[in-house]
Amino acid sequence: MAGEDTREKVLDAAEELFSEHGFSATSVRAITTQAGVNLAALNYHFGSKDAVVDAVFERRIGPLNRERLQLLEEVEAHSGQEGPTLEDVLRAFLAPAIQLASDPGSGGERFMKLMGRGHSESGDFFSKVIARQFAEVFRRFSRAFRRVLPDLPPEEYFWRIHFVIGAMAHTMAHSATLRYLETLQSEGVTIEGVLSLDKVTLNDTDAVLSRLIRFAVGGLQAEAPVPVEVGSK
Amino acid sequence: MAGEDTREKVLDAAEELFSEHGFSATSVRAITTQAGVNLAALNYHFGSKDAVVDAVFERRIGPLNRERLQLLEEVEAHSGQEGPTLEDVLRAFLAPAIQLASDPGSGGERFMKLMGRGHSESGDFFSKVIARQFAEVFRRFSRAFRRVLPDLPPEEYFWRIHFVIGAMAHTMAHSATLRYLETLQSEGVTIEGVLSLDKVTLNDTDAVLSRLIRFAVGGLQAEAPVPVEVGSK
DNA sequence: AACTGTTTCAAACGTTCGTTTAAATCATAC
DNA sequence: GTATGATTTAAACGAACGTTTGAAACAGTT
Repeated sequence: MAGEDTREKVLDAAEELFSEHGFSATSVRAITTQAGVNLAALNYHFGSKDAVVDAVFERRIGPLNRERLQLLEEVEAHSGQEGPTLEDVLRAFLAPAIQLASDPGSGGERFMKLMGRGHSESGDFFSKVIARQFAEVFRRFSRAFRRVLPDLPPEEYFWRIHFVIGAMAHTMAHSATLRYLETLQSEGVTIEGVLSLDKVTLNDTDAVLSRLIRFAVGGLQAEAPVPVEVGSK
Repeated sequence: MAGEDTREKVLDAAEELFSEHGFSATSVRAITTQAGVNLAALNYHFGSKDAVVDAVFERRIGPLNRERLQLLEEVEAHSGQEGPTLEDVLRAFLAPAIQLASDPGSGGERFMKLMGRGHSESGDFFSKVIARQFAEVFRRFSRAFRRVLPDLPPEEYFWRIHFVIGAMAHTMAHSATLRYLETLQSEGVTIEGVLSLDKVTLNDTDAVLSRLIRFAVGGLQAEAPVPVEVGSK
């Protein structure tokens, strides 16, 4: 069916433009022009611009979360009865998202930026489209994380997972680009070591991933605070 | 001068609407209506909508960064010759940003969400407006962090600061609201402990700050990797 | 070859956008 | 109280927005 081509072309163009300029700053005309299709094709195939936003995410999130769950099952199966390590669980959660960047053919880098954008832009979108897609991932990884972090108070646990997601989202949104470096350098700011970084280092996805995991392990395993009385509810 | 009132009213309204819906999704008419001023007042006082975006940030960033630098000077002055601790430096950097939420009178909570948005939306904006304002903070804290993390390889150091900023930005953008909780609960996702959190806990700024600091200390102090040869440049 | 359902296309729809205009209003000084 | 500069106001501007339309082009079937 010829319609499939048009749909894909629209989604590719929308994904790129959304990641570059945001959702509301990207016009339907810009999408269809970049896709090389007629203006009306977007409404014909998707119904509305909002539906395109949903479709862009749903095209990528499904495979991404399926990979996360599969990796988690693998490390749980291949670990003995003592269960997987914290690093194993973290890697299963973070690797599929970060490693998308290493496959530019699938538009992964664009989508990484887009996911980071989705985390902070459009609260409506996140709660409706994403939450539904992420419900099972939340459930499964929540159990896995609690098993490897048994001594962490529940509240502390919640917040630390929150911080890990923040570090991940920020990395997804920015690390693929060299914005930080460019910004700092253009301002003449010199941070020891930073200026000696080259693009190879910055675009090495595996290195970024292992650094993020190492950081998250350290943060999650930090000494738990003494429990504070909060009025037993 | 009566014009000052109008300027402030426009900035207040713009700050709230930008934080709620993003920059390009907020119209000039929505801003001036919420501000209770005439439509043309915005262009009369600021020249353009883009100039309002700049002004909204500049009104808050200056005091915020001044407080950061002052706190850093204080902990450096009051610590002996062994210098401040990592937690001291982290607190000086993170506290002014996170604690803005505890002063709703100054519109701090709105601005926290806005800052988180600014970190991920509008790359142009960040590199131009923010970078200029943050240059000195970057410089000063870079030196302080390197002093308390002397054994960290420069590249690792760069990335870990990056992750800390991500955790901070994500917290700024989302933690003031209960979006995560609401989302999870509305989806029926049950994470042990999470459902027992109440609003008091979630809105306790000091608790969030200390949790973030504890997480960041753990992440930053995680064991450094063995140096990898990357082609000496 | 005629028919049927799908997809493409140029054109136009009504709305909203950011901005501008010129007159009206206000504050202040003379 | 009248002149002057700053501010506010209602109205309108052209441009861009998302969407709709109806005809043309295409595919596949009979």
